[in-house]
Amino acid sequence: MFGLIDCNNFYASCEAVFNPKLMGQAVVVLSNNDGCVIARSPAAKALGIKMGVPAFQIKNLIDAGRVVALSSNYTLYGDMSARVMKVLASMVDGVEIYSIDEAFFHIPDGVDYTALGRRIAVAVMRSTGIPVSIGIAPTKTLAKVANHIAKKYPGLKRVCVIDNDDKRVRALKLTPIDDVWGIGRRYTAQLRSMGVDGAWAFSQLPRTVVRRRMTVGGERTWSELNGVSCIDLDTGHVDKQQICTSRSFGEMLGKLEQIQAPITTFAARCAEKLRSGRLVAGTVMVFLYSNRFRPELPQVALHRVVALPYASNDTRVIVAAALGALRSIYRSGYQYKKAGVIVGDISTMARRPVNLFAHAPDALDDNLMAAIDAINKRFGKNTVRLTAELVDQKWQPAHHKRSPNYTTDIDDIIEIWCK
DNA sequence: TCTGGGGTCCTAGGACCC
DNA sequence: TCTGGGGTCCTAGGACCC
Repeated sequence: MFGLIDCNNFYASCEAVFNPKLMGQAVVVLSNNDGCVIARSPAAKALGIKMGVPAFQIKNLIDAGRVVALSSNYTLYGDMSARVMKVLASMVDGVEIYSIDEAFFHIPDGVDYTALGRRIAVAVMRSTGIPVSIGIAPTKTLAKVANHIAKKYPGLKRVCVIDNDDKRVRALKLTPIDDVWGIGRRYTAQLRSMGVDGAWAFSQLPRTVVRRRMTVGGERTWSELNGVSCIDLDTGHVDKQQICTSRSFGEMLGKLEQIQAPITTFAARCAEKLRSGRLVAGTVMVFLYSNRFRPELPQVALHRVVALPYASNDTRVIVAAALGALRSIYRSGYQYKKAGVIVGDISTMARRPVNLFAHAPDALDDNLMAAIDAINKRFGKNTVRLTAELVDQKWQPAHHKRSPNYTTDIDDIIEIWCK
């Protein structure tokens, strides 16, 4: 059997743990640049605030004090996630961390599934303060279904188990088609137009129809809903194929010199991410977009991939390639709002491909990068960085209401005063 | 005025190989 | 009139996930 643990309203719950005044309040957490809503407390959901709505559309509620809006604090959420996963791993085997707030795990057949689920939920709450829901079923897709139901029906006390066909059918009949894992916006629209509104109706379609319209992925989802497990637990970490760093700018930028600063920073971050995984990349891609939400302005989407002469994770090499690509695609006369750097063709440092015709990287270069990483680890990130990152900071996204890093920065630790 | 970031997988079509 | 078969690699586009 598969278990799926999912943290309830994860980012909003993290904030409430350290700021108990938020408990029971309508709280939303905003995306980078304080752009749109990416997490909502139960009270915020009750106000009808939808996932993904732009912050300016709920400005009235925020200004009236009916909703607390916070900037996202990924340092805090990442650390809280690690704590939740640690508790889980101490209680079950075969944990597959699926996202920052979700993990699949293995449950041996025959145990008391509901009791185990409850124990996990209680332990996580006690150790971290984060409320979780747990779904248990014979396939991953059904565990997802069970998890949704556990969240939706408070009577279940956060645990839903599908362990026979009767429960499976009942669960599918309670599940709208767009709540099914693997069926997104496009397929939902397609299926609805065929008169398929729920998971149950979908599971009753002929396999060949599903295969033809939704290819192998859809067919897998269909089989899993019918109780046939096709997606195994993936406990080994998958090797990354590309690494991306991108942001929307705090304001629109028109000049090449203004855009060089963020591209330098994005490229440097990609290089750091590569080094932290002991990886090297063979290609560097830069993309640059105008503001798609301002259709009255001229629109453009530019990108270019460059191949490096040899696979690298050297900040200077990645940055130089990215800036070269930027210069070659940049066009004046546009207002740009978003850009990013993606490194690809990734391999491990141990198996770094060699190029007979290019000057090979020097061990001294690796040492220099290692020294920079060590300094930044010890004295805080950005202690050492390229000056090119600093020339123009106008691109920096806004995050006006970021909470402190309660669990990772000694200066931010909570103080409690007793009278 | 104001609209996120970071990923994966699959397919079709074209270029090229023998 | 008649115009092969089998394969790889790459890219763009479309779908999905959190």
